[in-house]
Order: sequence, then C-alpha cells, then structure tokens
Amino acid sequence: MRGYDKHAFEPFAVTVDLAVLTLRAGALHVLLVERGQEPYAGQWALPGGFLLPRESAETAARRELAEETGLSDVSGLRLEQLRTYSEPDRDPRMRVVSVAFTALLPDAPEPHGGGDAAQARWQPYDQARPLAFDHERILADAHDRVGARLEYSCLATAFCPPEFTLGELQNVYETVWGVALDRPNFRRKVLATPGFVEPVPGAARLTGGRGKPAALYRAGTATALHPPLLRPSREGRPA
Amino acid sequence: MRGYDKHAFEPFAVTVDLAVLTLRAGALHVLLVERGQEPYAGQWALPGGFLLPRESAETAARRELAEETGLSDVSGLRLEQLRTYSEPDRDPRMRVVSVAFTALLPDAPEPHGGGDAAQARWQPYDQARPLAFDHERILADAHDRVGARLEYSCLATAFCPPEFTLGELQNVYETVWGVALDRPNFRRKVLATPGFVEPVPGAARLTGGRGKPAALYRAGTATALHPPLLRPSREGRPA
DNA sequence: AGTCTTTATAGTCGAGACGACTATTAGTCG
DNA sequence: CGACTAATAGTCGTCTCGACTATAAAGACT
Repeated sequence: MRGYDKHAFEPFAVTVDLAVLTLRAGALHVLLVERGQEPYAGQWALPGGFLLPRESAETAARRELAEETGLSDVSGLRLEQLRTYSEPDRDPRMRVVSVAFTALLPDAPEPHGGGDAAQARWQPYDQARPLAFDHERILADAHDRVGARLEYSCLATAFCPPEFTLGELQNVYETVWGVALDRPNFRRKVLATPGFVEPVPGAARLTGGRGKPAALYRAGTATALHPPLLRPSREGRPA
Repeated sequence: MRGYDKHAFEPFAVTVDLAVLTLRAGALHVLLVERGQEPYAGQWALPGGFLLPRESAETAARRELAEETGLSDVSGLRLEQLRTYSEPDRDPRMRVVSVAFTALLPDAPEPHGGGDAAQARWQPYDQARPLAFDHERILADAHDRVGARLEYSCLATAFCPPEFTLGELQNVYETVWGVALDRPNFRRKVLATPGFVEPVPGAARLTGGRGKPAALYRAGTATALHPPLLRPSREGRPA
C-alpha cells in the first residue's frame, strides 16, 4: 500500500435511506416508495436520496422523507441512525455510500409520492419484498435494531399516539417481537419502571370498542429502561 | 426544494475513523496518532483516513489501522460500526463524511507511526484530549457504546487474551464502567450464563503475582448475553 | 517456620423480580 | 338481562441478585 498519494481521495456519492415503521391494524408496516428513475425504476424501495452540499445526514433524511412521501413534521419524528452501508457495488450506477436511519410513527398518515418517487405507501412488513438495492438487508437490520431497543429504551412510546393505553403499548411489543405477553405482568412491569409512562390525571379513558375502558398514559421523561424489559427468553438458543 | 435537478449529487470525501480501546495496567487506553499533515498537523487524532475507490468502510478501517499504527491481524480484530458523522463543517478542508468504528484489543502491542501518522501510541482514556476534528465526540460515543454493549453482549472477552481468569474479565467491566463489582457475585453470574465463558480443561492456572492461582477460561460460543449483566443501578437518576 | 496479605472460590441469606395464574370490574353487544 | 370482552387487582412459588461470611492457596515479611 505504500506509494499511493496520501492526499488522493475518491469522491463518493452519499445518500440516506429511511426505514420508517408504524403499526396499522395491529401489524407492522414499513414506508415504501416506488422508484420513478433508473436504476430499479418501477420497483419498490426505502425512501431516501442524495445529500445536498451543506446538509447533515439527518437533515437530508428529513428532507427526503418530506419530498418523497409528504410526511413532514410528524409530531416530533425521531430519527435514529442505524448504520452506514458502503459495499462497493451496492448501487449499479456508481459508488454510493448510504447512511441508513430508522424512525417510528404512531398513527399512519397516508403518504403520497413526490420527487423521485412515483408513489409512496405503507406496506405490511412481511410483504415488503422484493426491494431495490440492498434495501431488504437495511430493512431487516432496522427491524432487529428496533426489536432490541424496545428492551432497553422507552422507544415503544414512539409507536403510540401522545396518549395511549397500556394495551396499545403492549401491542407494540407483541407486534415487533412477534410474541404474546402476559397482560397483568406487562402492566406491573411498565408501571414499576419510573419515568416510562405517567398517567393522564383527568380520569381519562378511551374505548376502542368492547371491554372495560382503559386508563390513559403519556410517555414519561425517561429515555432508558432500568431494568430492561426483556423479551421472553429464547432459552437454550444461544444467539 | 422543488426545481433542483433530481440527479444532481454532490461528491463527498468519505473517511473512516477508529476508536481502538485496550486495557493497560488496569486503565482504559485509546490508540491515537499524531497527525503529520494539515489540517491539525502535530495534533493527536484517532487513526483513520480516506476510503479507496473499491473498498468498503470496514476494509478501509483495517487498512488504515495497519498503515498508521502497524497493528494488523491482531488475533481476530473485531471492528464494530459506531455511527457516521456528517456535519458539514467537521473538516475545514472540504466536505467529509466519516464512518466511525470501535474495536477492542486484549494485550497492547506497541504501535508505530506510518502513512499520514507521524507517530502512534496508546494514551490513557482520561488524558486523550484535545483531539483533532470532532474526534473527542467520536471517542466519547465509542466509550458509551462499549459500556452499553458490555451489558448485553459477550464483548468483554474481546478485551482479554485468548485464555483469561475471571478476575481479568471482571477488570474489564470495572475499568470501562468505572465501578467496583462484587467478585463472588460476578463469578456466579458469568458462570451461570451459558456460552459466555468455558473453562480450560487442562487444570490450567496462572499467577500474575500474589494470591491463589485462578482457573483459566476461554471465550464461549455465545455472542449475546441472556439475561444481561447490568451495571449497578443508577437508581433515581433517569437517564 | 510462622504469620500476614492477597486473590480465588464456596456458600448463605433475605429482599425483590418474574412467570403463571385466578378473580374482579366495567364496559359493549345481542 | 346475560354473554362476551378487555382492563385491572391480586396471589404464589421460583429464581435472581446484592450483601456478606468463610475457606483455600499462593507470595511476602520477620
């Protein structure tokens, strides 16, 4: 490796990709766009695009989300950086390095295409294939990350509207993890964690339909869960 | 934002930066290089450099580590992507997007400068300031990440030589977390976690000096810790 | 030698968390 | 009104965890 010019550097294109997840009708959905341009024109992909000259990756992610899907300023949308994908041939046009983000939304406003996207829509997570580029891998990584972060952080409330019932919060865990949780135990655990949720004092209640009305809660001030809310043990199955 | 050319993209320089940590004399150390080139010539920085045209970020990270510090093929060096730093003005020369990695080493071979690095050395973590660019922030992020991953993964064994005592493993936790742990309880917990460590059968032992010889262990096959080994609760201090 | 110090390892004990489960309450639906 | 549904309350045995004590095996000191 000696002898190459130490100051030489290759220019790369830098993009962002977004794995935006939400819950609709009790199922995990992901925001997809139909590509309007080559390569992969007509195929579905994660929203995203090139960084502008003076943008940070997070700024670019918010801009592309707004441009391609019409989702903007969605009640404090929290983006979390997932990782960066830099394999040399991940884009057939040229060398592209992509910074991937995850985001979670409570309600699901309908997106609409724009910019490079012919159209945009929520797609059930299980049916989000095939995807352009290496976006299937990015989406799978995002799912793993969100599942893991539910254990140790208060992230689950980001899937819920500003005021929610403990049943709705439990649905988040069950849907993302794909397991059933015991309701009384979940309740005990959540309420025993200081700062996770706080009750809405106005004796509020909400009826989705049948059954006893549930008390409403708001997201608490904590961001980390101590102790964590571990998913049911996959005993004997070393990860 | 309408009206800009959808295919326009700005070329960026892409670099990698490495936060390589090790334990020396019971203290956390980080691998630093003295910059030989402007900007920040003569100042200390994390090792790293530009991606070559057909390199992935991880490949570039291993190459730069070898070039700048002479550390190569260090018994299965495991790099983990930390995050990507893309603020527009983080490099005074031009627009540079940097993919940061963390790595952990057991023993600490002495590094030697090379490439862009005038010299390289292990520096105690507490005294690793000031650093060039935004490397202080990257280093702090790396420390946070490693501390968190010790709880949920078997990462701690990466700080240890191939065969180690439980006391050495405990030192990793105590040094990174900056807390003292109860030795019998630590032992009980580690041995109760299947796949974390496995005893070296050959009645092996090792004496660093005084005291009863300790049994030797090897890293197990597990990569995740279930249940996690939580650090002492910061009760009442919501994170 | 004999004792002290140091480190590893074994074991004990009580508080609390957790999983599985049952019971009660408060609504809607037919 | 009862059947059904979902939320909430409570119970109970097991297991974990932190704090602590005790023992074992080495070097250091006198």
